Amino acid sequence: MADKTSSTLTLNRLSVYLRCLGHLQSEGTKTVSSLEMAERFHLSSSQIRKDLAHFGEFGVRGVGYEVDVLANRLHSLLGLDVQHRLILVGVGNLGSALAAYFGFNDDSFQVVAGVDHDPSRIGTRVGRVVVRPADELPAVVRETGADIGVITVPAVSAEWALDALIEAGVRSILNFAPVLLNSPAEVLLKNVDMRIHLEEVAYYLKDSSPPES
Amino acid sequence: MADKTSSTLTLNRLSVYLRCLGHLQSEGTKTVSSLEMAERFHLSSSQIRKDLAHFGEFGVRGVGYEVDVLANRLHSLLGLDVQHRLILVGVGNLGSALAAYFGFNDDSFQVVAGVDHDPSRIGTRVGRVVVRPADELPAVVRETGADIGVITVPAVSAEWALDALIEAGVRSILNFAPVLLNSPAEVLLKNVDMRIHLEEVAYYLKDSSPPES
DNA sequence: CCATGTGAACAAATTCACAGCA
DNA sequence: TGCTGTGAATTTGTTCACATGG
Repeated sequence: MADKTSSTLTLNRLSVYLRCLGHLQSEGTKTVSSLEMAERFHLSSSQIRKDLAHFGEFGVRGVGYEVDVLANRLHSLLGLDVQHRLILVGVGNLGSALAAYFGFNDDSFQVVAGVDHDPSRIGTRVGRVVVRPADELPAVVRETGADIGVITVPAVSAEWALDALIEAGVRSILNFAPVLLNSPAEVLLKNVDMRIHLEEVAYYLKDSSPPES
Repeated sequence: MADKTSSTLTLNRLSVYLRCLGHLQSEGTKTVSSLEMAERFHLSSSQIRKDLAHFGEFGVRGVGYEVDVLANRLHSLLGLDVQHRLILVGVGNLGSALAAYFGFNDDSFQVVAGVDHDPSRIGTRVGRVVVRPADELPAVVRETGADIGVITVPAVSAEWALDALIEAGVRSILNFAPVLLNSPAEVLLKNVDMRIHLEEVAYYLKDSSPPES
């Protein structure tokens, strides 16, 4: 395995590359050069080469990269060979949307549980799992072996959700609730605030100064 | 106005600061130093100062920043004084969730329209607007004066949604569908792929190497 | 040949450290 | 005194340009 460390920026670009390769695969393209890929998807060819070379020599000089091989390599580099088990805390619109969103063709992420405070949602289905009461969260985590928690409750319940997940032993958490949460160092918490993207767009609308992508 | 240009990174942090200030306001805090803010919300004090100083001198030496004044200033800096009018293309779970998500207390962003291809959704409500058929998009944009388009359709319809919005004259677009879209230079398009955050977490789970936040 | 992989040049972002002012 | 605002130092990220090798 011997992985080099790498910045979040590079990592996120690997995800992008993986998606681009998916497109190419579905088109039947067998081989691609960094330049072709850059033009096709509006990326930087030298950056593609740097990013990839950082993890090993995947390409063939004078030819380019073999699409299938590279896709497989990135897949495992990103840790997608291991199946991850998600528990959704909050199964309202956002939770349901993300369940669908995350259930993409390859099976790296599986929603194995959903809990909610709202009694009217208990017993309904999200994806292929039955929603259970929020106060059973610890038991649900134990039973399902969930290893990633996804917080999709309203802002007011987010802190509760975080505490409950940590208490239940979940060490990787994605927070989609519109509050900035904080976790102890041993828990990996990523806050995703989608309002920030809107505000970014609003800023550039002020005096239509065009940024790079 | 005389705004300095600034990177997306800085801009996004301003959004974060604004949110932190909101917390402080609701706690009744009147004044805050960069150091207090950094400790309270796990940020970098020198970065706070740099970011803020970049847009003018908001602080008082020896004292810190006046919470209300700074919040107002950031609000207008981000272009949130102007009301923005959103049209949601796709009002499934994700669209409905974002409608709620974006309808935060301050009224900078208002959902003024929603359209969908699915006949069963026509006539239902999202937020306070009635959903209309997707093929009426151009008319809806004209009638409502929507200036920001939010794409929340399934991946297969995303390209259609983008084309329709551009054709209708919308020049700022946020794409939440899980496909990488591309726009002509005169249209501001931001792709938001939430799967990337999951993949980021998955990577760090591989050999539990803890990143900074 | 031609496209990768890479060191060196460049650019951007962050942190440091302190002068300057309430 | 204490905290801001800021140049200078440092770190991080990107682009360039070419030697290398299939």
